[in-house]
Amino acid sequence: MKKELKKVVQNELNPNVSVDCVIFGFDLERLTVLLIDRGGNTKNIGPRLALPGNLIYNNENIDQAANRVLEELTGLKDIYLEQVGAFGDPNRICKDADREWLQSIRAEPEARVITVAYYTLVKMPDYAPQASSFAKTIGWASVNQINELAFDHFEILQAAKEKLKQKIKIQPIGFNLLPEKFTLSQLHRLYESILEKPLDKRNFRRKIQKLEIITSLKEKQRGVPHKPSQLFEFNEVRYQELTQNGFDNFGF
Amino acid sequence: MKKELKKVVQNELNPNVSVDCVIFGFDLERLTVLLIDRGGNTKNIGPRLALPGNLIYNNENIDQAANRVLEELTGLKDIYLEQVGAFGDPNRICKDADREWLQSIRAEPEARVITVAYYTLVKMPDYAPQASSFAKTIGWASVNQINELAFDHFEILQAAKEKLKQKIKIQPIGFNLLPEKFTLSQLHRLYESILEKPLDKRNFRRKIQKLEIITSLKEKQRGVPHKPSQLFEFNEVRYQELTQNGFDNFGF
DNA sequence: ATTTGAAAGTGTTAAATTGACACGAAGTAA
DNA sequence: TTACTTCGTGTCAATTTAACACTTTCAAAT
Repeated sequence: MKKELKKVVQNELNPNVSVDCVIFGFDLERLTVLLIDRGGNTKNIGPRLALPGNLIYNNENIDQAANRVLEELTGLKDIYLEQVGAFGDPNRICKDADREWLQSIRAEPEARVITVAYYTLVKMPDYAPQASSFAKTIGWASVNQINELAFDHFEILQAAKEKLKQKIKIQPIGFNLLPEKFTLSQLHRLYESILEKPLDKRNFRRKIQKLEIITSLKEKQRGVPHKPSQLFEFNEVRYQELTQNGFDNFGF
Repeated sequence: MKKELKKVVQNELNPNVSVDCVIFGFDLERLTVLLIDRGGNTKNIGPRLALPGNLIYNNENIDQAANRVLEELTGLKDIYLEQVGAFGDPNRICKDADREWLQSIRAEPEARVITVAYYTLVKMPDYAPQASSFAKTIGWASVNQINELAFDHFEILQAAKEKLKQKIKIQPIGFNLLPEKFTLSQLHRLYESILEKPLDKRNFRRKIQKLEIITSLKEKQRGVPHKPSQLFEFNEVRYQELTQNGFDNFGF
């Protein structure tokens, strides 16, 4: 058994633990996810598209790492973030972004990496993706048009979708995917996209309105070639009141 | 930045990643959890009681590690197991069990350890805890009498309880905590323990029976100083049939 | 033998929730 | 003015939920 000394340097990347982010968006039609294109050079193994992610530093906790990766990538802070879980086969290979660095400190380019996956919900108008140090190209993809991803990222994406599906049945987190002002139809389509099944329009509206967590604005949609829709906003204050009074049935 | 070479030895413990198990049981009165006593020697920091856990090997995946720890501890295989998530502050200290080993290979006894927590459900008659290489003492504790645990284990326990609570609202996993033959009252108390709220007896029984996933045996309870209860067993086959036909409403 | 104690088992009703279902209204574009 | 598109709205039957109390059956004690 090898027993070389390896000092833990605090502000160094930990070569064994990474964070991957499933960043969900909603283009008002479909649920989307932010993917990076790792490029097509021959050194890559498997599909080009991958979830954004990176190794964690030894002096940050896992949630911080997820927020950091997210901010580095999107510039957004304080956005809705939920852990999906830990993933990691022994044969999982390390990220391209860190491959060179890893090679410089270890004998093998393929390391045992555990990744902790998170999913996050962003309002698309708040963020237009652009290339970064992470990836040559980056962009939104429609979630259910994705068939494969690099590493075990497809599996992670499926797990994240499932978590989101379960969560939205219990808590009204969908508003994190919509602009501040939205229509009931948009909310309706959002729920259908996430739950992957049709919901009756009138029943949906009845149910949402009874929750008393959205406020009707005096404003209407403009410039649409049909009857303009009433705009609403999420009533955060009211929602807090309700949950603090033990009300927890926001279910679908 | 230090860049010493560190070869990844496959069948060696990974000093950065551990698995902790929240092993739930049910003593027919309360929900219980298996804890180890780390002993009272002065080298220990914080509370004596902790969740069982251990570092993972580089050549096993995380689920395998959890099953291994579980089998080493209880001798049980193939029991219900669900991931809670990854935990790990930068200042988290490593396990006693491995402290000496860790000290032998690294400069600092306190390492950055990420732990992946699991919860499992065991039928108590199947397992009577006994001391092992893990711990001097080991035993069941009533879940809601626990106020503190070593490391961040209390936080993990709370998260596991919450996951279990959510899960049992959706899937009939409670049977994993009961003996093969059980009474409706026992099942009733189990649900109340997990959900931490009273459930009306008659409504509970009606609801369970309508699910058609328990079978009434011809046998009754014996030797009790009151009217003996009908015994039931979980109908695994029927349950599979229902789920495969898309039925998914086992909710509470 | 009788009594006592303790949990088992059982049904109804009112209220709330769900699911199914169709058409007039309000805007833009041609 | 017409055509097109989406918005917005109510009822009814079926199902589900919540609240509620008394009799039965056994063992143990007297």
